[in-house]
Parts: sequence; C-alpha cells; structure tokens
Amino acid sequence: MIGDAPELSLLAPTELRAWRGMLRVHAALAKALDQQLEAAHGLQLSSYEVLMYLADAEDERMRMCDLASSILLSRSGLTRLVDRLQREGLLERVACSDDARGAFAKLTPAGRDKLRAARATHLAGVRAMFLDRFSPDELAQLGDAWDRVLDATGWGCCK
Amino acid sequence: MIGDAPELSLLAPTELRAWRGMLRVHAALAKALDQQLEAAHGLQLSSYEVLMYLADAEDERMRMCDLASSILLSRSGLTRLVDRLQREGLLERVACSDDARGAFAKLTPAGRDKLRAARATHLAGVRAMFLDRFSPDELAQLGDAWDRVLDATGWGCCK
DNA sequence: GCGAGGTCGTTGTGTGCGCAATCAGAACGC
DNA sequence: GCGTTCTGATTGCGCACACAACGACCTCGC
Repeated sequence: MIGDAPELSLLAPTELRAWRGMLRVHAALAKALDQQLEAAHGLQLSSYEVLMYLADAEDERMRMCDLASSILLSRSGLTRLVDRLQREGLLERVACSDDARGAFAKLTPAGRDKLRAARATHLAGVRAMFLDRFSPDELAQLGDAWDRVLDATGWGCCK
Repeated sequence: MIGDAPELSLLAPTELRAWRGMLRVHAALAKALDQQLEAAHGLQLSSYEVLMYLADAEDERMRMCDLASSILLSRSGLTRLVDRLQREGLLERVACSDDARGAFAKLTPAGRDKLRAARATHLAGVRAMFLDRFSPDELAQLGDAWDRVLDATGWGCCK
C-alpha cells in the first residue's frame, strides 16, 4: 500500500508506472549512491561530481561558472561547495590570469587520490544498481529518449 | 562544452548517455514542473504531491507516517509541510480515534478545489515533457526496467 | 496491573541550497 | 580616457530538508 500511486483517473497504468517509477528510481539511486560513497570514502555525491569534472578537465582545473553549470548547481551553491572541498584540501582556488574576476578550482594531489578511489566505488554502484538492469539495446534507446525529453524542456544545451 | 560528461575512461559512451541523461532529465523535469505549478497555482511540487495522495485516499485522509513514506519525505519534514498546507487552509489535522498518538491529514474543500485545477496543469506538463517522448512500447519497457532497478536498490516495497 | 520496548508525531539543531544584492573587473561606445 | 553596461564570484538571507531527541501513547510479556 505504501508505494501506491494515485492519478489513476487521469493517467494510464503504463504511463503512471513509467513516470512514478523514474521518480522513485532517482530518489533511491541518489540516496543509495550517496550513502555508499559517504561510507566508503567520506565523500558526498555533490563533492564527488566536482572532483570528477575537475579530474577530466584540461590541467585538472575549471572556471567556477563552468563547473557550476556542469554539476547543475547555482553559482552561489558552488562557491560554498568549493569552500568545503578547499577546507578538506581536495582542491584549491587559482587566480585566472586572463580575467582577474575569474577563479579556477584546481584539483590537488590529495583530491586526485581521493577521486581515484571514489570513482571505482561509485561506478561499480551505478553499474550494479542501474546499468546492469538494462540491455545494451535498452540503454541506447534510453539515451535517445533522454535527449528528446531534454529538448522538450528546453535544456538541450544551455543552462 | 557545458553539458559534457567525464568518466569517459570507465564508462562506455552508451552507458554514460543513459546514466547522465537520467540525472539531467530528472533535474530538468523537477525544475520545470515545479515552476509551472508555482506560476499557475502558487503550489509547490511537494505540496501538490501531498494533496494528490490525500485526494486519492479513502475519505480524503491519510496517517502522517503513511503520507511521509508515500511522498518520500522524512516524518519531520512532513510535519512542517503539513503545517504550511494547514496554514493555507488546504488540509486539516484530524485526531485518530483508534490510536491517540496518531493524526490524520485530511483534505479540505479548498484543498480539493486547488488540487483539481493543479492536477490538470501538472499532468499536462508530465505528458508534454515526458510521456509523449516515449512510444507505448517504450513506456511499458521502462516500467519493467524501473522495477528491476528498485529491486536492486532494495526499495521493492518498503521504506 | 505494570514495566520494557516500540511507534507516532513534533521540536531543536545543523546543513545545503537558491535568490537577490553586492563588489571587482572586463568590454564597449564615444 | 571615461562612463555605461555586462559578467564572475561572493555574501546575506530565508527556506526546506534530515537527523536526533523528546513526550505521549500502544503493545507485549509476565
């Protein structure tokens, strides 16, 4: 009875299952992956995302505003998140020579090590709980569908 | 460059697209639907969820703890959310005769009217931005896949 | 009865977020 | 050069949440 979903009168059962399923799946995965990462490496999912983008960026550094839009966080939110990670020594702020307003967040060696360990844990979780539940065909189909949805919400490329 | 995703080294492109696609789709839909509801009816998505579950429940009322687990919110979070909705006159607290500890949240006529209007808006949005982007076959397939994922996270029925 | 342990809802506290305002610096017109 | 306007990052503030602790109450064993 707990997980039951209303809206029966206006949504076909198949539609309802597909829609509310996604909401529950997202909530469950976010929580499970976050706890897993926290338990194994004392790292929150949002912090992990920052480190991951930095690690894959040119010279292991990114401008604050690019980082904010990459991880879908407001600029002010990123300021505080980077503050925390800087206090933990996982990244540092570096002034931008081209633009004196700007700042880079740059991975430290400690951050790189932390990420290397965390990434294995995280991706194993994503695989076990999500990717492995789909066939290769389904994954490809899903990728296409997400793009169609993002177009519909006007999130194709920006913001 | 904004929406680019790292993890290239460890995840196949198809996997990456399916995984990060879902994260972005969820974020985009949650934001868009919330803004839509807020603009049209001055109602937040979390408030809408409460009203919706109540409307579809027996006698338009639910126990606080059942409601909390239905909308995936902590008990304390629900206490405050119900506080707000009660102040707005959309629901009322009713004592539970069977169990003196318990309380029901019960829809008021105002809440029922508010929901009737909001539900049309919300479902239209879900349809336009999400459901319409999938074929009937895909929707059915998706529903099955979500169940498999929920099993993998241990959220099959409880919590 | 009645005490131990569990459950329901609320409250205190801390955290993380977005929005709006702010400041410094860049970019542009003239 | 010098104002106007725009942009990047930070800060003040309020909000909504989770967690933990609490009081009230139920339940079960004895």
